[in-house]
This record gives sequence, structure tokens and C-alpha cells, in this order.
Amino acid sequence: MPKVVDPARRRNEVVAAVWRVIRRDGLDRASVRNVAREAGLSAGSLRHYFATQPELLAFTLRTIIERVEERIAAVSAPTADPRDRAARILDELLPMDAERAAENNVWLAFTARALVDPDLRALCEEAHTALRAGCLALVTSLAPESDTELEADRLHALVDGLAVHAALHPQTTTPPRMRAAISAHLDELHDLHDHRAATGGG
Amino acid sequence: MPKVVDPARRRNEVVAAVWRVIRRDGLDRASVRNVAREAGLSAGSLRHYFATQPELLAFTLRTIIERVEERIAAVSAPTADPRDRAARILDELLPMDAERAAENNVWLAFTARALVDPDLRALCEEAHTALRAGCLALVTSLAPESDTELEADRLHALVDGLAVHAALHPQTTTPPRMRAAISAHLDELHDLHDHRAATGGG
DNA sequence: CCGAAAGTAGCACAGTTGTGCTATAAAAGT
DNA sequence: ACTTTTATAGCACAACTGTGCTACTTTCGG
Repeated sequence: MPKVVDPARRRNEVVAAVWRVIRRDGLDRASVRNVAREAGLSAGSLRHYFATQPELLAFTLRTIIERVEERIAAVSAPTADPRDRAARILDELLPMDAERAAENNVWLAFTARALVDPDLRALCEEAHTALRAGCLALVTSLAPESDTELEADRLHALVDGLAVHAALHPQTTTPPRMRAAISAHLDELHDLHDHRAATGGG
Repeated sequence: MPKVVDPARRRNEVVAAVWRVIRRDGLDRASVRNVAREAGLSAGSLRHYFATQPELLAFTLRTIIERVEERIAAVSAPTADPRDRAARILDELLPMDAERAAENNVWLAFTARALVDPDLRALCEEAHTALRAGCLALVTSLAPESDTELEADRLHALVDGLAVHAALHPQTTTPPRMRAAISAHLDELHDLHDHRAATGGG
């Protein structure tokens, strides 16, 4: 056996280097050489863990998706009050601290590339669909009498719109303002529920 | 004087070529040579109209912003019913046909690059701020008694979120569904206005 | 002590990039 | 006819890219 190295750990370090390069210089500067230098490796050594550059980028994107999924799963506690649970889940989805802001920016970079890269697009669309399903579930739990598909579209767009704004204009799209927007939206969903229920609508 | 050529027209043709390259291959493939080939020119000739590549890209982004501004201005008719006017303006902002879908995808590509390019960032932030101001004006015209800043955040995020979804997942984020989401949102703004006015709120 | 396996580094090659530079072609004024 | 001005094309250079390939180093099994 060779030099004792945990390949999985190494891969994670490389992914962290990819993040730093993308945030600092952009996705198109995430070349094998630049990432290797950022990770403190040579390009040849990096290619031991990722045979090709597309593989490296796809792995990085997958890592982001998994991280978000893990955060959501950690909140899930389905017995909690639906309103609180929704607020907590949406809070995990939005870039409320520096680490998630980084994650969000990297995600946006990948989204843009997914428009012209079929492999990345498949991953992004999968995440998009999952998030849409999650929004539908939240809406259904809060306002089952409403037009849940329509309200899921609205909530989904609100969340991703806030995320984009947080990436482009973080000085105005601050965590408190994002929380206020989400909170107001959830309040209206609740009102909608009450109103429809009271008038027997459906 | 030389070969009779309208430089402004040529620039517009080149910008159209940039759009096609970005949509087909992505912003990082919008090299001087690729754009020139797409425009049916040589790279040397292209550089007659755009001295550097950053200048070419900045001009392209500026063109997008101006196009949107012109469409908005064409709707403005401030005497119309506020609700109809808001719906029409928001309709112009969203990718409701193939041309605006192309524009939207190119815009998203530039937004992602703006995260790491100060020049493009300045342009994107300017557009972002203008759009935010427009949302605030619409909200104020529809629900002046509401928390207009908060509601402007929500409307702005909804619009940009829908645009991103239309770029990434156009098969589900269709024009009718976008219109329905906008319409529902405007309805709630109106309800909010009525409710606050009826209860003397502020 | 030694070889096998695995990590690391680096070179090589062909392709692309931005941009500086020069040469040719065409149209207008003299 | 001749010059001037502009458009167009193309070459050249240095830098960077992904990736194939070869060497060296380190560690463990025997």
C-alpha cells in the first residue's frame, strides 16, 4: 500500500479549492491547473482523483446539491408546527451566512453553465425539480385549499429570486430582509388558507 | 471615405452574433474569433468595431439593458389602470416569447460572470437597482398602505426567480404559468391594500 | 531488503485565447 | 490619376488550456 491518504478527504479538499477559485475568479477560470494550485497540488496529482475536468466540475456540483439536501433533511421534524417548519426549511435554502453565500454564488455559476452543458444541466434540473416538489409540499401543508401548484410556483420563484439577489446585491438583500419576505409570503399563504376554508372555497 | 458601412449597424450585427454564440456555447466561448466567425467577419475586422473583448461584452450587456428599458418605456402609459399597467410591465420583463427567452438566457450568463467581473457587475447592479425601483413604484401604486419596501422585495424576487426558472426549466415555467403567478401576486397586493385601507392600517 | 502499489510532480503536445501588427482592397475627395 | 481614409483579412506572439505520458517518492507487504 502507498502513502496513506484518504481519497474521499482529498476529493473534498479539492472541491473546496474549486469553490474558492470559482468565487474569486469565476467558473471559467476553474482550470485543472488553477484548481490544483489552489489545493496545493500539481495538476498531474489532481488528475489522480479526478480523471478529467468535466468530472471534477460535476463532482463539485453534486457536492453542493448533497449539502443542501443534508441541511434540509436535518430540519425535517415533520411533527413540528407547519408554519415554523416551512420557515426553518426555507431559511436553510437561502444564503443566510457566509458559507451558504459562497455556496449560493458557486451554485449560480453552475446554473449559468448548465444552460449550455448537458451534464451539468441534468444535475441542475434534478435539483430544480426536487426543490419545486419541496415547495409544493410546504404549500400543501400550509394552505391545502389553495391552488397549490400555483402557490408552489410562486414560493419557488420567490426563494430562487431571493438567492439570486443575495448573490448579486448582498448589501441590500440581507438575511433579515430575506426572512421578512419569506415570512410575509408564508403569512399570506396562511391567510389564503383561512379565507378559502372560511368561505368553503377549493 | 471608405467602403460604405454603417458602424452602428455593424455593431448590432456583431452583438446578435454574440447572443447566438452565448446561447449555443456559453459566455466563456464568446471569444473574439468565435464571435467573428459567427458574424461572418475576421477577428481583425471585428476588432475594428470593438477594440478589446471586454469592450465587446460590455457593449452586448448594455444593449440588453437598453432593450428592456425601451420595452418598459413603451408600456408606461401612466394613466391606465394601475393593475393593468403593472401586469403589462411585468409581462415585458419576463421571457414570454422566443426572443425574450434568448435575451433572458444571455442575461443570466452575464449575471453569473458579473459576480467576478467588476465592470459587468456595475452594469448588472445598475439594472438590478432600476428594476427594484420599478417594483417599488408598482407596489406603491397598487398597495400604498402596505409595507412597500417589503412588498417590492417580494415582487422583485418573484420576477427574477421566474426568469431564472424560465431559463433553466422552460418546459415547466411556461408563459401562462408565469402570468398566473404574477397575476396571483398582484391580486394579493390588491387585497392587502383593501384590507389595510378598510381597517385603517398603515 | 525489496518490490509493488499508490501518490506526486512534471514534461509534451496540440489547440485556443487576446491582442499587436502589417498588408491588401475599396471608396471618396482632390 | 492620386492620395487619403476606412474596412477587411491575416500573421505573430505569448499565455493558457486539457490531457497523455513518464519519472520520482513514499509507504507497506513480503
